[in-house]
Amino acid sequence: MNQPKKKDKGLSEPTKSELEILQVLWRHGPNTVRFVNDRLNEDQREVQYASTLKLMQIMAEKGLLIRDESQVKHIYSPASEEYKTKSLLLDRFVNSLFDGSVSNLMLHFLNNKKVSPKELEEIRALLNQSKKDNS
Amino acid sequence: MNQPKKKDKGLSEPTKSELEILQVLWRHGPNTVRFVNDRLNEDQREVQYASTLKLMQIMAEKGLLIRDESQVKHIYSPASEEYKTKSLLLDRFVNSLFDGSVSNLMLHFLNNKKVSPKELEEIRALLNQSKKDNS
DNA sequence: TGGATAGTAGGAAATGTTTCCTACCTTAGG
DNA sequence: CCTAAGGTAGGAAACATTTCCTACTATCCA
Repeated sequence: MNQPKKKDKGLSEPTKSELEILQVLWRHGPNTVRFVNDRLNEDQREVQYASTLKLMQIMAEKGLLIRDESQVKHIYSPASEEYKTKSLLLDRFVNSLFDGSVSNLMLHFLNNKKVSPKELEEIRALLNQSKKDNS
Repeated sequence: MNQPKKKDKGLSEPTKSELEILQVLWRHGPNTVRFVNDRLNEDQREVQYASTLKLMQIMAEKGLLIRDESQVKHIYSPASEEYKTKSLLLDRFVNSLFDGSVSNLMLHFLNNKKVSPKELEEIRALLNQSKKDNS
C-alpha cells in the first residue's frame, strides 16, 4: 500500500496522456495549460481545455510537473529532466520486451528491416564516435 | 466510436499484464492457463489462477490469443507472431519517445552510458553483419 | 462599475484494466 | 455411484486513467 505513492521525486511512470504533455513541455519549454492544450489539439488530437488542465494538475500533485503559481496563469514545467524520464521508460521497455538487451532490440530492428540504410549509417557513425570517446 | 474495436486481427495493443502472458506463450509455446499461471507466479509475481484465466479469456475475445477448445484443458496460443507484436510496440515506443528514429534512441543510450562495452561490441558486430548482407 | 473573457478548482462520470469470488461442469479413483 | 480435484464461465468489484461539466475568481476594457 505504499509503493505507488511517490511524491518523492519525479520518478513515477507517466501514463500515455501524461507523456504527451511532457513532450510538449520538453519541446517548447515551461508553459501554460492553454499553450499545451493548443499544441495537443494541433499536433495530436482533440482535447477539451478542462481535460488538459485536470491532467496537468494531477501531474503536479504526482510530482511529474512543477507549477509556478506566482502569476495568474500558472506555468508548468517537467519535474524531471527529459533524459531521465526517457531512460526510465526505455529501461522498462527494453527489459520487458528484449530481456534488457539493447542488442536484442537492434537485432529485432535489423531482422525486420525497420531501419533505413540512412539510419543504419547514422547509427554506425554514432558507434564509431563513442568508440573514439571511450578509448 | 469505432477505432478501439479491433476484432479484425491480432493488431490491438496488449496491455502490460497481457504482455506478460504473451511472453510466456512465446517462450514456452502454446499452453494451458494453468501452465501460464504457474510461470507467472514463479517468474514474475503472485497472481490467482482465476485472474490469469480471466485475462486469457479476454485476450482470446480481443483476438490476441487463439483458443483450442477441443480438449477439456483449453490450449491458448498467441494470435500474432512475436516479431509482429514486438514491432508494433517498438514502433509506437520509438515514435512517441524518439521521433520515430532508432538512431535517436541509440544516441540516447550512448549518451547515458546505458550500454555496456560488451553490448556495444555486439551491436557493432550486428551492424557489420547487416552491412555484408545488404551489399 | 459591470460585463465579457480567460483562468483555476473540484467533483463526477465514463472508460479501461486487473483481480478474484463463486457457481458450475467434467473426470478419475475408490 | 459419489466425491474430490481441477477445469471453465460469469459477474462484481477495485483500481487507474481520462474526460469534461460546472462553479468560482481574476482581469480587461467600454
